Amino acid sequence: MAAAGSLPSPQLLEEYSQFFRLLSEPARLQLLCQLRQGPMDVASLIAATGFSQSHISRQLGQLQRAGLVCCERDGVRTIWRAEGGLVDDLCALVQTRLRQRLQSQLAQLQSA
Amino acid sequence: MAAAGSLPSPQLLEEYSQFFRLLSEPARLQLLCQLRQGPMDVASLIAATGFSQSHISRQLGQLQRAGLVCCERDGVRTIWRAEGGLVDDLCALVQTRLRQRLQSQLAQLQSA
DNA sequence: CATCAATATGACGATAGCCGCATAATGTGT
DNA sequence: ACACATTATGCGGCTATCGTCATATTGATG
Repeated sequence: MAAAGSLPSPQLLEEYSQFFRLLSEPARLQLLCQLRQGPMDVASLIAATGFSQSHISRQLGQLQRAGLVCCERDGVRTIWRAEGGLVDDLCALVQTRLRQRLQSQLAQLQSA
Repeated sequence: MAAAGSLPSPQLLEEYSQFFRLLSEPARLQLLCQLRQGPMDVASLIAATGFSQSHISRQLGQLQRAGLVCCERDGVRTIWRAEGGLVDDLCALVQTRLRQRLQSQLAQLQSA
């Protein structure tokens, strides 16, 4: 017996997809991880990632609309901060999975 | 003190992204959820989703390469099955997040 | 109010991925 | 071995998104 939950509605499916799509772009994920290290202003993000200012601004905008990131003003600068540990949790789960797969592939090779 | 983990390497970042990209397509997510209900052959998936055979075949191929899905042959048909509960866990986390956001937005409206 | 730094946004070329059609490849049962 | 059902894949149109340049907007400060 493997069947458990019911099928998500099309709307929910779409929301899931949109959320995962946010994380499917290395640039955005990198910005998120960078901000998980601590709040930073845009200049620091440019220095840390090498992305253009406009690119960073767009990506932060998307992350902000999704509530993954928020900002506060500090004088003339905008300080960005990652919100919540959701992404860490997701990445941790995925990392565990990646590790398991590599280990099983390794076992395959060794037994063959 | 918010900083905790270290920055993922570019390679790991890329792997995360690729994994999330798999889930960023409603069609793939739908196929996965459909298979979470129980193993099915391709004809059933066509009937359940309305996608073309070639499309389903491609998507299942991608999911299989990622280890999210596996297949076994039953005579002339191929029975596909979702592997592991990782995706359920990820979706559960995301759903919790979506709910929290909607609730806080609701609270905003009520207090205003 | 004027100026200037910081950030957001419009426009656009380039690229990647979806999706179906037609067809090839594969494996099964007689 | 042949005919057939099932699945995989080359091809092409389409759309969405990325990433950059140039420009607009915003907000702080003299």
